[in-house]
Amino acid sequence: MEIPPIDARKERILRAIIDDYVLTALPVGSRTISRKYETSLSSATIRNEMSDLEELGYLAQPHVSAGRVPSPKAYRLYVNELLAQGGVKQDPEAREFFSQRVRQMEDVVTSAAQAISEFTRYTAVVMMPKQLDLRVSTLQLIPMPRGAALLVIITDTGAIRDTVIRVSESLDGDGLYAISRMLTERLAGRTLQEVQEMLGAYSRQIGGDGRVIQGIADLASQMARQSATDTVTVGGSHNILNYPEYSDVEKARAFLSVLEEKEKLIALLSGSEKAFSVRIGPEMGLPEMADCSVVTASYQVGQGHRGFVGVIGPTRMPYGKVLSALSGIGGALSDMLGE
Amino acid sequence: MEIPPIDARKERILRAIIDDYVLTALPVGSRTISRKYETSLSSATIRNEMSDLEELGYLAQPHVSAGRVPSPKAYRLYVNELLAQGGVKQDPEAREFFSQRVRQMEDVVTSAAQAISEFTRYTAVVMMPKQLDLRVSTLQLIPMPRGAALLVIITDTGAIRDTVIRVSESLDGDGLYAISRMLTERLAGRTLQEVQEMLGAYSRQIGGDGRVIQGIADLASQMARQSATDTVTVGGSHNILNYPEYSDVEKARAFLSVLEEKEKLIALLSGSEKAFSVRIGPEMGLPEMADCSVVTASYQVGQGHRGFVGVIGPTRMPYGKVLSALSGIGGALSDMLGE
DNA sequence: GTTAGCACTCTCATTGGTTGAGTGCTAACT
DNA sequence: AGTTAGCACTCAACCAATGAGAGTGCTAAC
Repeated sequence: MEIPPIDARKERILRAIIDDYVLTALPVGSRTISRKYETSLSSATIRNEMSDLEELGYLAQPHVSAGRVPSPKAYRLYVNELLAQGGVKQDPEAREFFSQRVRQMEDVVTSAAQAISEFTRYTAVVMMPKQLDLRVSTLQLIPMPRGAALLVIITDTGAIRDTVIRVSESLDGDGLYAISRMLTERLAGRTLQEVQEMLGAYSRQIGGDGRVIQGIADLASQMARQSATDTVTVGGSHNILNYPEYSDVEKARAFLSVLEEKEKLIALLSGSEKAFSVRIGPEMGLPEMADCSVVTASYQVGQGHRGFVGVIGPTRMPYGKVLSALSGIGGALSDMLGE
Repeated sequence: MEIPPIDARKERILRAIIDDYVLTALPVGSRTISRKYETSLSSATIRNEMSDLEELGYLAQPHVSAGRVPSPKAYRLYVNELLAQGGVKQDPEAREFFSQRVRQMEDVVTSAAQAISEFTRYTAVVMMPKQLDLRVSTLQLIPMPRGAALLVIITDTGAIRDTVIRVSESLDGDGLYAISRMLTERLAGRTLQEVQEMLGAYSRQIGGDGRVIQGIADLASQMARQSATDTVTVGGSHNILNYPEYSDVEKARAFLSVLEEKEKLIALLSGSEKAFSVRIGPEMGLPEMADCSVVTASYQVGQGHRGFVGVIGPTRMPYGKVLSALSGIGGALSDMLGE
């Protein structure tokens, strides 16, 4: 009647159970293991081992005459091994898949979220860390009908923002172009903060039209604000419907509404210091996420700043595959955005 | 035993049934009408009228002891009256709601889709018509690390595209800036097609680095291709889960997968010549959309070109409200994008 | 033309019985 | 001691039967 220790065979059986459960989402019975995985052992033996594994907290039974289901503790063991032995290797297929569909630098993040979700068939989350001290690269005014103009600011990191402002009706395309040139010449290389500060001084020289200055100041401050906070993008949120654990619409809705709360998402993603992180159900603390897992990989953007790509899905997840897919796409992102 | 004609009272009752059904999604019984809507009539009388309405094809019974459910024909009648009497008025609240959340001209369409879906709580679809003969307004090269540069093209309509290209390592920021200025000077005002044609001639003058020219040509051709096709954006697709008719996950998934087929969506949206259009379930021909309705309003972009904003939801829909919301947002869009 | 009354129908929820999967335990086997 | 066959036991899932409730259609009276 001693507490039975966990040995190699138990571990093999546990892994088999996890593998099967990940595949089918159905409780796994002793017969199944005996037939598909450990063919040299009888179901009775497996039953004994399973009983031990349950006592150790690695397995659970939905009810007495059902098979076993891996517990969070089991996944944790499995994942730890995965992370320990040899680490995570990049999935070149995932990387390629992603690289091929980035058409636009301006929305790499969106593309990444979409690529991850398409590739893994899970819900993807991509976090872009805040960037202070963005520097202006170009400033452009484009004529629009009826005394309006499109103001575009591009930073040295390739971030692009635009807005419509009102300008004097007497300004034609050439006039706007001249102003654009002058502004770009003077403001290029400055940080957004500096731009805001400097604008006051210029307002007289440009020709009395304070609205242009005001518009630039507004857009610059909007950009500064936006870039000073971590942002997060979700892709393929409805992939969750592919999984039987969310065949209940209420559950699916609850899941989706968590995705709307960006702050929570950022907290979930950015918790870890490591390159890879797997948080399994209850480990997250949030009761509404108790039967989800979050897998993340970090990527490098600029010196020291790290962003995260991740996947949210049911606890039952092929962690190995997901990790290497994320690693591949994270690697590609680092190359595109990193210093 | 004559075919009973449809009179004013029948119509009132029909409307009451529709109203109640839109609210509750439950078959409406004669008692309900007698108590909540036509308090001066007994349920028996209502029953007689309902029987007539059923014979006329305006009502249907899920089964013999259930209440009645409006048929597509009933909605059609209702909607036709709605459209005839006084037309659709813009909902200023919807308009305001939308206007306040357009921050970026570059993605008005996305903002519109999001605003519509948030405001109406249905799935929103926004179609942007193709635009031929886009003219280049600015062309900009921004230095990036390791012999790369970000190429940005902005058109006179405010469309912005960017891509990363490789450039000679010897080109620094100033060099790129000079090239940008030269290119903009020569190419501004040209159509994308012209730009592609002209590029060959310049390649020698710029300094032998064919990759820049090639990059611009590629991006221009990509833009031309993109802008020459109608594009469609979906917003709030998971709003569909709010409605009991999609409490079955399979149905919800089928619905969502229709939204992925952009060509079908475009066909659905752009069918009508009128300012407003309501297509009810079977009227669309697509069997997978048999119990959906599509409501659209058109908006003006440039001279003659029309785009569409729309909502897709269950046939049971408050058409009046949806129409005026779309009208409001469509109006705002026309003002922003129209000539 | 309207209404009360009543028989009728059909869904939905509940109950009880049956089936099948899967376990735990014991006793025999290696 | 570890492994296995065998068997009793448990419980979810399925099915049929039953009863309640909602709503109708029809008839006869107002």
